[in-house]
Amino acid sequence: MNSSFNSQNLQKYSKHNKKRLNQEQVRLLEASFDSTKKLDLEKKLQLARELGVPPRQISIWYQNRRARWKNQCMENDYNALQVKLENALSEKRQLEKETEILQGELEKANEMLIGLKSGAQGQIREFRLSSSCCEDVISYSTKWVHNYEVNYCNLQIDELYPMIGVEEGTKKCCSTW
Amino acid sequence: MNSSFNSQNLQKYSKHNKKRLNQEQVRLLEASFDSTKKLDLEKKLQLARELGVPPRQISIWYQNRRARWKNQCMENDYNALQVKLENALSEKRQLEKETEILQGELEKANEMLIGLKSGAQGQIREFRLSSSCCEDVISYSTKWVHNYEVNYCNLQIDELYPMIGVEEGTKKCCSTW
DNA sequence: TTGTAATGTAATGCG
DNA sequence: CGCATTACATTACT
Repeated sequence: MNSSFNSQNLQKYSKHNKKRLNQEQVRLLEASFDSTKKLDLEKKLQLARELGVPPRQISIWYQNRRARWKNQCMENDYNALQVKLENALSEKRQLEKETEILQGELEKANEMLIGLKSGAQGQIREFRLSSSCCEDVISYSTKWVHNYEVNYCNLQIDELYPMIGVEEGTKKCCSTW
Repeated sequence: MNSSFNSQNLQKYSKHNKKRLNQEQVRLLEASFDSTKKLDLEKKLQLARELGVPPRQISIWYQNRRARWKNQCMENDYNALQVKLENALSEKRQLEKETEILQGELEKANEMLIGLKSGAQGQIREFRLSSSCCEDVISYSTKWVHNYEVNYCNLQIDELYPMIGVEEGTKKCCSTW
């Protein structure tokens, strides 16, 4: 883009007035600023000599540059905060899903216990609850139900058949029972 | 409202300062800015007359004031974001606690079910799940005992009846049990 | 072309 | 010096 090096950097940005630093001067100042944000007297005089501008202007440039730098940091902080919030919200949603599932499972467990208590003891073959999001429960139930990988949320009724002793070949609710 | 020319404001800051608006001037400009962020020609000339400064300076002051305004908004956004993050993290912690409790309760329930299955089927009399954070589970269970309305995640509760040997008779479909 | 929002830069003054 | 402010200048938009 800027292939041509116009030696008129000086008047490039100055119609009538203005002591604007040209590109080369800015480049050197930026390089200096990268190494140290602080400007000691020695450096100031050296830069003034090299760039051909009064030391006073070097100081001013550094001060303004520091202010700009501070704003940039602020901006970065803001973005970092935004990412953090994003992550926190995402994790929160995940946890909400998790608790919902756990409550459902707990509810089901309670239902079963109450069902058992209210009179129908003795006929239980095998049934098991499994969790899709809580490892210890999963491993627990895996131990119990050998190779059945049951995801509660997607728990289809036919996946439960083997757990309660129904032989295969029977499908769908009410069809062949 | 422009009561008079207080010569006191002038020397409050700097003795020979041509730039820098005095307090009264700033006060009026701020008041004007409060009402409208935009400066139409009429207002500009009016303010210039009232404050005794060239219209050009009024324009510039407004431009810079708008820039400052924007930064202030940024600052507010940043703070709001910080509060949001704070809340999200707090809620996340709460949910973590909750899931931990629920996992514990679920495990307890599973142990009870295993215990029942593995032999001591006739002995259940009293069991309680110590629920400290989800009373609705208990109430749901109770609800299940009296009416058979509860379902969860595709699994109809009456589909569970045969699993635990409940023979209440007719429920929804499957009236041939 | 004029105006101005937006952005950047130079400079000033005060604490 | 740090900080806020003043004063332009440039660019893009409309």
